[in-house]
Amino acid sequence: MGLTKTEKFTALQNEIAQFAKVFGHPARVAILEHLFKINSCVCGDLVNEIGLAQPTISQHLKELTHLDLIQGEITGNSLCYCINAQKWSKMKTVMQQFLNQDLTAINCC
Amino acid sequence: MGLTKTEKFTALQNEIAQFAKVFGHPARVAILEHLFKINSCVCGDLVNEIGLAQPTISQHLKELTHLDLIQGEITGNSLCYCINAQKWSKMKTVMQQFLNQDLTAINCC
DNA sequence: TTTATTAATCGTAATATTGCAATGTATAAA
DNA sequence: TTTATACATTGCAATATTACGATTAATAAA
Repeated sequence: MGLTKTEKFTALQNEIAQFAKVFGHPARVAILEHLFKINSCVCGDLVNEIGLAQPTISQHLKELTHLDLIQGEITGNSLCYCINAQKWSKMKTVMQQFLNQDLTAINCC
Repeated sequence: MGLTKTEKFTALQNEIAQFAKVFGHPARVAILEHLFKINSCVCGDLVNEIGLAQPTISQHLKELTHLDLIQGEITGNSLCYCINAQKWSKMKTVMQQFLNQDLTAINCC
């Protein structure tokens, strides 16, 4: 089938999975890390930085934009992407709640 | 191609992506949450809990086991899975470092 | 033994993802 | 204008993922 049965899960579970999924490719991790490093916003040197073809980077950027984790703005004839700090914070809250589940009660077989 | 070019990225970037990827499906999120909730370890009622077919759950469990985030132990004729607390902690460190990148310097276009 | 029960594995269909060449679009520079 | 530059979009091939029926293996119960 290849089709995730999202209706079987809670909105939060689907949200966590959606965020995680977008981080589930090293190119997108690398793009985000680069955008954090270049603390002002930065655009298309990502292609040189990452070393994948331009359409490939463009596609990864699209997925990040789609979740609103980054935003792009046209400056001249180039396009400037940057982290959406507010959305990143919200995402972080969701993900950390998942990661911080109580380990102390774990009592393995 | 459908094949991730891992060689273009650092070991850490690939590691982050690998962990994120396994969280990138709501069934695996649900499985982990259930294992946390049932603080002692629990086995095949995951199939009833989640509502996907047994082979599907088994496959998701395999992926989690593969990353060592959970472990299974045979008890009688059933199989008891539980969170691997040590590995979870290590994973959490890696993921939180990624999530906690400095937002204060972000100065969008 | 024989029969249930539990869960892994196999095989396969449907769909998604990754990557890129080719092309299109829009602005900048000449 | 014409040409260059920057990036999105399209189309496609290769591969991965998701899901499950059927089967298998192994233990438990009868």
